[in-house]
Amino acid sequence: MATFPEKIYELVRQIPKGSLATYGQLALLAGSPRAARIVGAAMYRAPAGLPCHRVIYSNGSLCCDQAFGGKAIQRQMLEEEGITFLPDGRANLKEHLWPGPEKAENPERLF
DNA sequence: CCGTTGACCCTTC
DNA sequence: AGAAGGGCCAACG
Repeated sequence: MATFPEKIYELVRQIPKGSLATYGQLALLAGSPRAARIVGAAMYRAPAGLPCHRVIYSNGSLCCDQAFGGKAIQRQMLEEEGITFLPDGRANLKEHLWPGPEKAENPERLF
């Protein structure tokens, strides 16, 4: 059983270029819908080579300033990936959200 | 083993 | 509509 961060790394690594994922989504896919914080903590300890810049808030806003050295930096990187941004300054989650708007593949879910 | 912390998210004022 | 607070779960010391 891989640790939670391990799953998070795998999920983030599977995010295709030009797609965005939220901490809540990763936590949900990891198996803990409420463990969004752990995802963030894992990202903090995430090794290089991980496209953690594709992981943003559920709100569509980017993470704190300390990440990537500034929101502007992350925004720049996302734009390079082909991600579009809204006039509000938020990422266009409705256009690039991953894994998908209704893919919601549930392996077994609870119950 | 128990306590603290954390790149979050959601509800309420 | 904007701001504040609490809750949640897991890793780390």
